[in-house]
Amino acid sequence: MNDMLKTSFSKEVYDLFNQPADVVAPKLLGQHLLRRFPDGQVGRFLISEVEAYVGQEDKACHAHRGKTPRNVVMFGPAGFWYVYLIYGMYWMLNLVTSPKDDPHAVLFRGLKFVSWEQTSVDVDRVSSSNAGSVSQKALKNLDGPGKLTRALMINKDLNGQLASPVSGLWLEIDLNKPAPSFEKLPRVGIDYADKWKDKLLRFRLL
DNA sequence: GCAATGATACAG
DNA sequence: TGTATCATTGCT
Repeated sequence: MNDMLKTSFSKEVYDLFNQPADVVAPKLLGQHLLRRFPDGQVGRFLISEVEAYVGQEDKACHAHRGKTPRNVVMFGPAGFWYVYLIYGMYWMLNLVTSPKDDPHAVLFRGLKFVSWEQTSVDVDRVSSSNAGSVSQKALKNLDGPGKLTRALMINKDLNGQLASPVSGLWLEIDLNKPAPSFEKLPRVGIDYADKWKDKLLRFRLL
């Protein structure tokens, strides 16, 4: 673990991220994703659905055909965001997992809004202005990988950034939280992936 | 069922 | 340099 990563994650969380994506993905369910919006407000979101992309042998994984300018961050160390544009319109958010040169990632497919973080600086403004410039309505519709990135204002600027508060998008992992019940399903939109399309690498809270 | 919309990967 | 494809969404 290099110095930057050391200061960004606890050993326990970094050890989690260093595992294969199919191990990490279900453990992210029920945990929290936090987003600092341009107006400074911080939203808290519960992770409700994810998919695992498990390295170069996985035909559905972007890293399947080797390193390219788009997927290079997946070949780096765990704990970074992999963000890319799909269908010319939608940004997909992934967390890179597993060690360097083993390109795994977890795709975020669904979130639920939990709350606004109340800081001493903005508590007056939040209580008086209905949570600033971020649309409350937009934050109710987070069921879909393209919808959640739109609502959280996630785009290519986050690609390759560290999943820590310095990037404005980070995870809050409580390893003592009891494991929630979830179902395993096939991944979506990868019909081209032969036998890999049927593998149960999508995980959704029940 | 299918159009939108543009970056990407790969063929030639 | 051309073009088929795409880890999606929303409208008909």
